[in-house]
Amino acid sequence: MTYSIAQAAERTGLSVDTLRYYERIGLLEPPARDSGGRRVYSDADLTWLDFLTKLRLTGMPIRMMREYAQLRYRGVMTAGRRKQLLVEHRADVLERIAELRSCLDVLNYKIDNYDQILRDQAARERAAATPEEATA
Amino acid sequence: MTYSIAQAAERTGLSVDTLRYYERIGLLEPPARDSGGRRVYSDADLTWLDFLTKLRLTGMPIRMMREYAQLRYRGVMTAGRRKQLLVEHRADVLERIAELRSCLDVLNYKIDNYDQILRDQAARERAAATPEEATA
DNA sequence: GTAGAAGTTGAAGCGCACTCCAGGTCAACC
DNA sequence: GGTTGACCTGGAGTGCGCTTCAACTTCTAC
Repeated sequence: MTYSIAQAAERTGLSVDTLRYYERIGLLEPPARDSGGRRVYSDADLTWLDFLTKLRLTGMPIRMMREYAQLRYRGVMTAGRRKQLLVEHRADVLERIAELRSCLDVLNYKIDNYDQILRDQAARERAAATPEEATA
Repeated sequence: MTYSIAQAAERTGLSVDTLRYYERIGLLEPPARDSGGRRVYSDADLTWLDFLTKLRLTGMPIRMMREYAQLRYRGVMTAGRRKQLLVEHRADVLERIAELRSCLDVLNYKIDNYDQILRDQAARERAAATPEEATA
């Protein structure tokens, strides 16, 4: 299967502008062109773009993605370095998850606090509405 | 306890410039000033800054942090809305963690792949070093 | 054969969250 | 009382990751 840039954008969830941008900065090897000079993306291109998207989602900086891409072009002998990049990045992702979890604890604590405050407020309002009960 | 801007920066892990920036954009109520016009941060200021830092770490956009800050200035009657903001943001954080986990799976899969490739490479190198074994 | 949609290029622009700079004030120490 | 260093202000600059623009070409359908 082959895809126009619009189809590739649709399938990867990236914009056509981003596809051209990724090509320009060297994340993507220039795809084939049709007789009219238009880009023609292959399934392999899309697979690679999907993987890039995963890396982006995890916050890998573009310069690191570029290094990875360049190594890939240079073939199987760069597998060691590529693995190393991914292992390093995985450590970053794990750290990030741990960080988010710890912030989540704070968030939960705060939300519980607000629950308490709001319950107290509601109780005071009920008391104000039925003042005869207030001293009971 | 009170703190100079440098001490506040040190304790919160933010830069001096960022502290002034946060104040300028309304994340932080202008702290007290000493006789020479210098900022004097209180413990309450630092506590608030710590919380802001948590929110930033979880990727809350500054415009949302600002909304939260403005509500806080307006007092206890805004507790409901503030809780709502935190609850919404908590959902975002949970989603983000799930996303990272799913990317982590891809990362692990890729790394396993590289392990396999590298093992095969090593095996071929051993075979090349002792060719008489290659046919055994 | 002409309109309109989709594609091309190089370059400029944007939103975010800071970060840095120039030029000045103030307080503390020698 | 002179120097040093921390702090002040308003405003400009930065890096990242796109996004938009202008001007042009090409294909498709009527």
